[in-house]
Amino acid sequence: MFMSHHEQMIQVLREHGLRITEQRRSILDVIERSDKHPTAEEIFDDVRKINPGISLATVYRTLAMLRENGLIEQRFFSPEHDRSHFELSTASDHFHFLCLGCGKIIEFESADVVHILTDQLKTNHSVAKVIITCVCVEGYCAECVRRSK
Amino acid sequence: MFMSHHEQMIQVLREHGLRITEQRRSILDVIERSDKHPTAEEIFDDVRKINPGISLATVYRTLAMLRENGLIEQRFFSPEHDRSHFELSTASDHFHFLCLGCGKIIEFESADVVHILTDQLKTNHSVAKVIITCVCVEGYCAECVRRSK
DNA sequence: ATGTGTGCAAACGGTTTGCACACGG
DNA sequence: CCGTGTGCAAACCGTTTGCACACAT
Repeated sequence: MFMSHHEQMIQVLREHGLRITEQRRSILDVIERSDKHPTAEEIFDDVRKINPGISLATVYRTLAMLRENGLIEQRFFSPEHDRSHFELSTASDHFHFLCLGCGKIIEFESADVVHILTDQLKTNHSVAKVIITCVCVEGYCAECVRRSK
Repeated sequence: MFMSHHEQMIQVLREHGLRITEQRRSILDVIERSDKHPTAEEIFDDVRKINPGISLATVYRTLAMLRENGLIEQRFFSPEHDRSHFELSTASDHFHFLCLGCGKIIEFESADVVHILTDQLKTNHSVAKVIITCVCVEGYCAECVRRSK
């Protein structure tokens, strides 16, 4: 029988003995539906449209819980890394490019980069285990450069 | 005539019309001498040993100023990116590996990674200008893995 | 019925800022 | 002497937490 991705995630929580609340469902829902990589505050604002009584504390607590259960990941995009963005966990590693002109985020895969970094660290720098946590690339997309002329 | 790196940096500030104060000299000095990548708080503590009257606000203001003048760079290492680390600007791009076991930071260069990321974005994702701001790699160094057995 | 999850408000921690004084040029 | 830089304390802002109540199980 078919189970939507949303229900699959809910199932993970259930299996970990966690309770399925209206708040948790709606937070997950907002992250799933988002086409950006929203911050906690943005998630809060969106969830409030559906569930006006929710508190920001619950959003933060739920985000931490979802992260501990591997359902979402935390990212840093802004030049100053001053706030966290969230997105659903995906099977494949991918990186993010932030356009400083329009704020657009372009996701891209690069298995090569992972291999090169890992190999280099293991062979030249006596590193045993490698976890790549963050590759932040910024710049300007073609559109923004064209527009600025 | 020879000019030390410290004096070269001071010279840059002078050329930008900035004043050379005892505080600025000692903050630069601490960053130059540091073998780590200190946080603002760590720089503050070190500078206070020489210049006990200095305030944390001055450290932050000076760090911002040094950054604007290209003399130092801001980095993020901790898994949560919750505080900034600082280091002198260097000619060559380099990345950082953080050992989650002992906290050691290993610096390494990787021109390949820069090229691959840049090429991929330009050819496949219509990106015009690429600035790589952060490659954070974490894991465990050989020593820590050996020790834990 | 039990205890996990929530809302509220206060706390936290790194960083920034307004203001009056200090000092480099 | 003029105006930039500093110290102090308070503000800021994203995030966390203590507490009493609510609700999923």
